Amino acid sequence: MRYPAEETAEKHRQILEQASALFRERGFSGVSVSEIMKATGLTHGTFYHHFDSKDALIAQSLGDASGKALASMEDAKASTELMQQYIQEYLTTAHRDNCGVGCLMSALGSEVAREPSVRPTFTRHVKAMIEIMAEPFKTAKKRNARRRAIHHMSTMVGAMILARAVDDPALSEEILREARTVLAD
Amino acid sequence: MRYPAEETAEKHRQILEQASALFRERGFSGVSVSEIMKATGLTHGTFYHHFDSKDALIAQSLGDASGKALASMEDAKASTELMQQYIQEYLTTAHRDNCGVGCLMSALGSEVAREPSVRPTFTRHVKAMIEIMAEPFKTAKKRNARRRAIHHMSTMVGAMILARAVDDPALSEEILREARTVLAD
DNA sequence: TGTACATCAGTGAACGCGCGTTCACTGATGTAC
DNA sequence: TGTACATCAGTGAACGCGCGTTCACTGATGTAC
Repeated sequence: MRYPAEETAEKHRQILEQASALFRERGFSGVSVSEIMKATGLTHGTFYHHFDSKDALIAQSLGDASGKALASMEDAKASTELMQQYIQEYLTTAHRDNCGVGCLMSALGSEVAREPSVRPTFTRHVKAMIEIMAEPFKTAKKRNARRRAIHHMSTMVGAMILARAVDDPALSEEILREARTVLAD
Repeated sequence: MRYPAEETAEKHRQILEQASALFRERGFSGVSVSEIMKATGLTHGTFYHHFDSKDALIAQSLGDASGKALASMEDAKASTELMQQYIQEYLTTAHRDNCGVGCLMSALGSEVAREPSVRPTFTRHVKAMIEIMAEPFKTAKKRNARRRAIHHMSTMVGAMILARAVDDPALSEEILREARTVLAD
């Protein structure tokens, strides 16, 4: 049966939200359309009334999550202290253990290279993140702001991926701790 | 029909080799048993005469590739110059575009976190790589050799994953170039 | 404001497809005597 | 050294399963008059 337009839009938003969390947790190919719809509280059949295909959902959910992530960094952009706080919180076990609500680049980076349809959106996200992370260096008039931003981002993403992949809690925490120390200016 | 033991062992080696390249190129779940066997020049049916399951192949091929990678770094372990050369060559478009024969951590890192069966083997690889990369710092009597090794590795892995994910050649090359500059001591 | 009809989100069965895995069969290799 | 038999790598058809996607159907919502 038909539903109020407002409810439909809300369901649409919920699908995007569940999808972006599940994709970050288990990867694009590790989550089925049925699972996403179940998490939203619907059956799989209605999925195609909201999105053209799973690929279209992947692209849209990545765009959605990127927008939210960038918006949440507006404050850090203008403050060396807040940026440093963001970096230190990024490299924690809390972030490591909750990739569903965490950084897109560390959660999906290596899968994106193999999914042509999301590469443009992901590229825009990386570009925006570099610009945001470079901003505090620019306002502090440090040289090579972009280089510093790229260095910080690479180290954060690499350390998080290794910390998540590794089986040994002591090693995992060591990786995060040493990365925090290195990036603490 | 039955085949000479030597031929069988050779086929076994070839399966491992093809698998470790294909897994690095397209991920564990992105490659089917049939594809691996076809790449080896055999049909899929005979796969189970060589390995118990796809999971067993994944574990063994990762162990095999890890052993080869570590062995190839014996020289760099003892020389600051060779280690620096390894790092500079790691961060090139040649490595970026040939992940099948490249670094295991940047190719499979994020998928390993979701594949419990390979985490122990991967963890051993990461530990060994940290020790190898720390060695030149130790012999040069620099402080915090392990920290420096973890920092270098994280930056290399993160930069490579971002450089591969990104759609824009100029940005991809910028990421590699800046990471090279930062890690050139 | 009321009536008549088109719209469309939701449901769950069904589709085709590729996957990992199993199977019966073949015939040269390896082994026991 | 020769014979008889067990072993087992290879083949390709077949299995069950879960996936993305389609479908006919339902009935309240939205719209035209």
